[in-house]
Amino acid sequence: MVSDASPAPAKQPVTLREVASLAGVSVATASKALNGQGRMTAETRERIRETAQRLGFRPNSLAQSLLRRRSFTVGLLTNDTYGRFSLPVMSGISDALVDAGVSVFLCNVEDDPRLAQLHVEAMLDKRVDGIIATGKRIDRHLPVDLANLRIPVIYAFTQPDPGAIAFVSDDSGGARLAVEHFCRLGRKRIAHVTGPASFAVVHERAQAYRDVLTEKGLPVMEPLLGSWSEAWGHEAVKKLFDGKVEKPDAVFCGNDQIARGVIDALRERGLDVPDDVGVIGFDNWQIVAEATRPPLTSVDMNLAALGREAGLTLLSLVGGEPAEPGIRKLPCRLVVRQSCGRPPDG
Amino acid sequence: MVSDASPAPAKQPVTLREVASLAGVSVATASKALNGQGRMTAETRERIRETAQRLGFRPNSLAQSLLRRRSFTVGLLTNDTYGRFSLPVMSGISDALVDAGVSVFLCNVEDDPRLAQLHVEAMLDKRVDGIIATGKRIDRHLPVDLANLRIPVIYAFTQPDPGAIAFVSDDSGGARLAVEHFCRLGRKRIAHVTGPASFAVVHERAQAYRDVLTEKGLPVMEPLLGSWSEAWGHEAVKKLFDGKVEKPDAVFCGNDQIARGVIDALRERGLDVPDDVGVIGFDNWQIVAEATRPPLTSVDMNLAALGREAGLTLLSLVGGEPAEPGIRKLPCRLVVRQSCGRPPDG
DNA sequence: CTGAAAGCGCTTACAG
DNA sequence: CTGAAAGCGCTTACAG
Repeated sequence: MVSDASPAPAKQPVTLREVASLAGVSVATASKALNGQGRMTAETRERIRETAQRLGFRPNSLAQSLLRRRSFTVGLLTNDTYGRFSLPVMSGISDALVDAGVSVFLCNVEDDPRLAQLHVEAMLDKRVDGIIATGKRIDRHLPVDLANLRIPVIYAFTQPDPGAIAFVSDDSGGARLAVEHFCRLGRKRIAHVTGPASFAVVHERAQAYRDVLTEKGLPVMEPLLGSWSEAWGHEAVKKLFDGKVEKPDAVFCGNDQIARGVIDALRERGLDVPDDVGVIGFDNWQIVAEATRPPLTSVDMNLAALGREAGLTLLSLVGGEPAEPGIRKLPCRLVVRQSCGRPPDG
Repeated sequence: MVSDASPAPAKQPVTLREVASLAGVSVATASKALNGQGRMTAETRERIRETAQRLGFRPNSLAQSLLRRRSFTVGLLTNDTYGRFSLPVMSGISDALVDAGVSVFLCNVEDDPRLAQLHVEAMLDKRVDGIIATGKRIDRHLPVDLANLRIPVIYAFTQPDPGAIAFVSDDSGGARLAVEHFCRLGRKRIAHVTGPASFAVVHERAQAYRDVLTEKGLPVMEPLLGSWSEAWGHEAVKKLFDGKVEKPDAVFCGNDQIARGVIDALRERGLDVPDDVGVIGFDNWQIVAEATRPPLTSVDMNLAALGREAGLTLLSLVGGEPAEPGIRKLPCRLVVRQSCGRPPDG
């Protein structure tokens, strides 16, 4: 068989003009028929609809956006594409937006101001309806200025510009959740092992830890600051237990990796978790929390819900509704597994 | 000070018409001046450029795209937003595209055919120049049909349609890398502990494992299939070592979590890694590999590079260049840490 | 009830 | 060397 010499024609999408022409009406009428606007006989409208359907007509969004001054598109700026924090946030944002028929441009800006600026300009050129900025920690700014942009901007899990709207986790509340849970379980000597002093949340959570213990009249042990790693968890156990008379019966950890290190180290020195020592982590990083022996109780920052809120708020802003500026702290929740122990009477 | 009663006017972006009018030329001339087209006095061109610059003029991409029939936008379809496999792939894709001034729509389709169809239609309506499909495993299709789309489609780390272009990891080659490395180190009894039979890569890697051992004249132990978890790693160590006379001196694991479980279990029964038993993982999940004691040698699938290739290929397709259909297997690499041991003479 | 006209913001032949 | 015109694909007053 001889192959066709002419190249396959680049199938152009069918236009409203073709629909109108085949239905024997003007493009104006066709447009109105398909959009449910204007008045015409039900019969005409139906005929146009059928024609459009038959041709597989889909309106060109570019043309519509040009006219409507609304692109049903938003930009999502992040410096944490690889990270496990921005992921659930982004996922929540997407969910909220997809339901409204809004598409999202993903822009990974790393920590490069030039790249960030480029992305913002590209998004503006493409007439996004709004921008959401998200990051890997709530005490750092993205490397770009998003103030005075002429389109709405929402910050989610990243440090906002002054006067902007931001959604962040309530770390203080999250820490309270953990420490109060230990108190309820009857633990008396609760230690805190956490990350480096350069993180604002380290201080926020440590303060909440102190506050709860003070309120309950329990001894406050100085929080141990280190890195966010398993290795630091191991090391911290040495500091807490080696040659001490008063040993902790509970450890509240700043993240799940530290908690995992603590639990492994406790097991290696023959201490039972949770019977001898209860452990609670932070982040509820499922794959780690569930692989820990025993499975790890952990504070969950509800990041997907946070992203969802951010998305919905952006949509309402784009829709012209007003919103109070300010930072909104969304509550954490405690996911109880087996590492913290059961109530004394449970 | 009395606040201004009139609301801040929604700052409309400045248009070419305003630039032209201020520069005292027609929009046609202004357009040509800014695009380096047409011929005019250097002076006129410069004056127009300055005016545009001064007003902060940026052309409306929607209008340009409508005319050019090219939106400099592509769609990225994934069913693995949360996952650690598609992340590096997506990151590599983004990098390749951003350099070319192309923006990407992120579409998370989970495993929902309706949602996927919706996303594809939205992308088509928005006139994306092409689509990249990516997933969490290379033996599963996304829940949507991307054949005959009138725009180019590339598959990256997911099962492609027949006749399409796809980039996947060379799992067989990756497994060879690991097993051959053990052989070079003088290991004689190499076991293989991997995931469930429902994954194609499990069989592909197991076959490579058998092939290498057969080539080297070493004993082949039947691969142990289980789940992709640490717990399975623990269990597998029992099966390999409990009451056996001929114990392995090396274990090649199907992923890093299994490897971590294996290493922890070996330590707990007093066996030294790597002196008594060498261990190699798969995936090179950095945060796990580095926290393992000792740090884990692992096969890296080079997913970011894979994504980059996919992005570049899509761009060339969009640019009208031809490309051979087919599945392209990209090589893995072995990242050597401490769990596999040193050469006997090393 | 339906269509011609104007227009969204830009670009590209085509005149002059 | 510069501008008027036509057009990308659509929508929305405005006529008739």
